[in-house]
Amino acid sequence: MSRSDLHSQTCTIARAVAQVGDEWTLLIVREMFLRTRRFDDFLRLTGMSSHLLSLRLKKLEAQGLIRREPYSERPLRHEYRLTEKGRDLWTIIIALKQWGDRWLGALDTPVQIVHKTCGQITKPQMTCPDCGEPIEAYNSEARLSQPYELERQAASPAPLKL
Amino acid sequence: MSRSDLHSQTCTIARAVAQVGDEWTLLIVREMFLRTRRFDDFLRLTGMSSHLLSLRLKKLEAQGLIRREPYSERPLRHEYRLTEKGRDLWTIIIALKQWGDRWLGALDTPVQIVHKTCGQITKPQMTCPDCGEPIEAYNSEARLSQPYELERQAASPAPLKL
DNA sequence: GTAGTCAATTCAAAAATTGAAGTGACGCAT
DNA sequence: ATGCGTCACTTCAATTTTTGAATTGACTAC
Repeated sequence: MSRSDLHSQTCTIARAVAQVGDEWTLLIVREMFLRTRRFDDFLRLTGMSSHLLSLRLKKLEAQGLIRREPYSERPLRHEYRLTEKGRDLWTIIIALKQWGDRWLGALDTPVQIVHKTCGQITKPQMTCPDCGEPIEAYNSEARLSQPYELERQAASPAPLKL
Repeated sequence: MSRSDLHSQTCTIARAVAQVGDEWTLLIVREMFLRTRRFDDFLRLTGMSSHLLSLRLKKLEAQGLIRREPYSERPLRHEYRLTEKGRDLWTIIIALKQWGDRWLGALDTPVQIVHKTCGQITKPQMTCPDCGEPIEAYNSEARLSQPYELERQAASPAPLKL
């Protein structure tokens, strides 16, 4: 199975991974949240090659995660902005940041998050909307839907028997 | 710049991406949270090639995200489990899941999360620990540290000037 | 008219991934 | 004790992706 087949999996995690689960795509999205919008700036600030950047921007646009908008006629030039679908990736980027800060971090984190609602510099955390308490690996458990469970059991046991 | 140079970036998001920001690594971690621990099961359930699985498991172990433990002497066999550092990736996987459910989902989500603290099937969300309110792209803002801001401004303006 | 900017595209070389086949240590049934 | 099966890999050639350098094209500024 190749990476591109992930798009057709039942699991929505796999499908999400197929859309944004690669190094440079994630870096591009990070830059979007840091207000980068132009080709050259993505190039400078991510360090990726222009060929790949071009490919990834096209892919992200095709997926509806970013939008290409002209910011100048004569010379016609475009900038890239997140769509709503793209902006919703925020949680993923922040989850990566929190993990990176905790496990790979230096003393001061290079990027801080300000909650405009309360004005505080904050470390967002996952909570359960039902009870308001934090939720993490230790106090949660995954439950598979019946169809997905069956699909997993049926997954080909290596060299398929005839 | 190659993907492996991401490890040396200042940004903790980039560093996190360098560790877990690729398709198959993310899928392996998903499986870990679904209680998969054996080589063959990862193979079956992710659809990746055994060569790459072997490579990725070694990398994850070297990074301290997983631990290899014998579950049988004679024949000596091992299983893979998340370390604390690895278990802390939970938020990232859940962020991917929520996004996938929302934007790529079918009618019923294949994986549900139960909050053991309150017993509810829940959709975890990011909140601000200071005020308890939800936090997302729309009500937050990123602030860069001085050193990181300077580093970014200095980032080579394409063909470097002499 | 020469240089510079921005947003790419082209192309060959290098690196990563796939997919099929093989290996080795063992357990089990005949 | 021979052959079959399981599990956890490894090997290797073919394919696909990515890199990195160079080039293009539409302009603007000097």
